[in-house]
Amino acid sequence: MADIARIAGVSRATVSRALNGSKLLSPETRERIVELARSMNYSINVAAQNLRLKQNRTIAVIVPFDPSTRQHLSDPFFLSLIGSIADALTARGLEMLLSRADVSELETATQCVDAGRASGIVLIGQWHLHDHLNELARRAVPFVVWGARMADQAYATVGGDNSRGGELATAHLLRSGAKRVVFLGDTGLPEIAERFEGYRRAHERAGIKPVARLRRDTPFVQASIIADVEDLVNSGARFDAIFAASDLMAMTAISTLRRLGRGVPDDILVVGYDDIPLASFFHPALSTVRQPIESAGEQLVESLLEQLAGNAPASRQLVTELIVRESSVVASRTA
Amino acid sequence: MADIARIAGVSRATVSRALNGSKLLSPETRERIVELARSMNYSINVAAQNLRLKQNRTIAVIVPFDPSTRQHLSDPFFLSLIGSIADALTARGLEMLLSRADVSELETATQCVDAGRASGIVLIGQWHLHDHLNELARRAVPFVVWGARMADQAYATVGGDNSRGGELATAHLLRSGAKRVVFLGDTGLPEIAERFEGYRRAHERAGIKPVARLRRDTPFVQASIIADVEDLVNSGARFDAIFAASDLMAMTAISTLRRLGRGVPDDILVVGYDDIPLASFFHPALSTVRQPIESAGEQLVESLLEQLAGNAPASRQLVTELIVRESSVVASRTA
DNA sequence: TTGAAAGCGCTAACAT
DNA sequence: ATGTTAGCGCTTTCAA
Repeated sequence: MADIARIAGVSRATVSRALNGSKLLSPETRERIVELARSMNYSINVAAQNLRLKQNRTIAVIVPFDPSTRQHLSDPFFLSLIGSIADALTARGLEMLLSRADVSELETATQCVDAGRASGIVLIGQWHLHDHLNELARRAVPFVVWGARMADQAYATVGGDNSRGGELATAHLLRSGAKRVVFLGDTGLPEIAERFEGYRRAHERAGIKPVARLRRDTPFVQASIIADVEDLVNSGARFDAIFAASDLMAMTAISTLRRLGRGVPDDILVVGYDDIPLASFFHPALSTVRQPIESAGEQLVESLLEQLAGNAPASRQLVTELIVRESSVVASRTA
Repeated sequence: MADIARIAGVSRATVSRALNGSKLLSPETRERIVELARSMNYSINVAAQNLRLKQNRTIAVIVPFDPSTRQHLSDPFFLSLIGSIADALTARGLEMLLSRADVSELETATQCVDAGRASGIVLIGQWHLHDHLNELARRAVPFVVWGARMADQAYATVGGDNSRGGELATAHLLRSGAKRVVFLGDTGLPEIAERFEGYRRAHERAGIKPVARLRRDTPFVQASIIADVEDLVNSGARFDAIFAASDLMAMTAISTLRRLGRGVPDDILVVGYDDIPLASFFHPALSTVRQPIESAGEQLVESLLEQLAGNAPASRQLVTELIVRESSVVASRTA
């Protein structure tokens, strides 16, 4: 900038004003300086500008990972969610700082904000962090989390109505004639726990007692899903349907069942969760509980911006609907 | 930091030294200051630090989008690639700035670097930008692109051997008895063009003349894929195999074929490209050309870091292998 | 071992 | 309409 000022024969202040479109300059000077800057391929140093302005147009998006599984970022739903947030942020001219963090050292995450790297945080998934998160909220760090709404939460969440989703899926299965529905998913996670609560409620309303051993606390790891389904089949457990906590789980389960000689939906009905883009192209087309991925990004960002504008953290719940396709329909259309 | 200095009864310089682990302090003073800083929940302001140090630990990852289709970030392969890059960056203690940019205004992308936001760029996909990219390279902006190696490129690319991949897939199809292989993919993109070149070469080597009208310049848009496959079937075009430029395309095609009464692999053989995680769980399990997604992120980052260290841009090619599963094998194991 | 002072690139009072 | 000056939060000579 100093260079530009020198070459243009003006002060740095004038250059700054020109570049920021101030009204206090003669249009021709401004024009001339802007032109010069462009020709020199100059752009304002954002770090310095932010330092001076104490502002910041970047949002940190943090994907926690469990140090024990240490699995890579791979679930298509979370990946799509990131894409959706990126779109929402880009649309608003905000930048996105993406990082992964060990859940056990969530404190590090906060640093983004404390260190002035970002002005707010979007946390993908609340995992087992509920208490930590409440504490974080007390420290007035602006953040939203994708997850389940909890009774005593001091922070904002955006997510579907998991308990309703679980109930819709299970009720549909029960209505289709299933009597023994497997639940696949780690109920240690709040979202999944709520889906299980829906599962339980659907049984209650249908007057059917759920079979305890058909509840599997399967983590989001391919190998575990396969192992659990194999165990279910090989142990001779009787079941006629599966409600899986994610589409990826459902697809893995279907594929495993098929390998073991069980057909879906002919022998076993299956419903997944999320409605990832591939769900409708799967065979059989996957019945699932839809989480509106595009609006998810929008809502997360909106909720965060509200907080940044000084409002109290407000949670948002997204519409949750059952999408019935082939995997849960008995007289399957496809041969 | 001034606060800490005051409370600790030392100068800001001392605090700075303590926090950076300088050897010039007595261990106990350092200890005391570090402790105090922690208790105050203080972290160094990175913007200021970077400004002063003229350094920068962040890398911009840019996903170009075509303003005409304006489609959201959704292809599982690209999404996984982003995940992979995020992992590689995190492992090296680097930060990732993710953004989308209109291909027509790639200049804006450069700003990340010019403005000191990031010290290098990873570009996901080279699209139609080859010439722009060469020019960019001449301006000595450190960047790598995920894509095809071109004859006259002045910049670094990381990618598979697309031409070999195309040949492997096509040769496999031809060897399996296919005579009329559809090519699905937009050859306007360098990567796809190379895959098509492999398709051509495989035919040549097999002494089979490819059927011109079976080449479809299908863009990466769900609706177009479906439309093209429908057209293929309805127009009465004869074909017995499809080589699709991505797994998503292949899956969409298979699903569409099935809807129209054509079975895969019984009536039509299909091979995809990428080997996304879901490919093996698809039904029929998808034969495909594997792009090693985990090492992709690693290599992109390594290549960029090399440039940042002052070396000339060097491209890297990843191993490309054919994975034969069920969708291209005639006597399918599954009923 | 510590402090004083200068300066990274920018903006905004304040002065002219 | 433009320039002068101070200062954002940090690091680092240089001096003590």
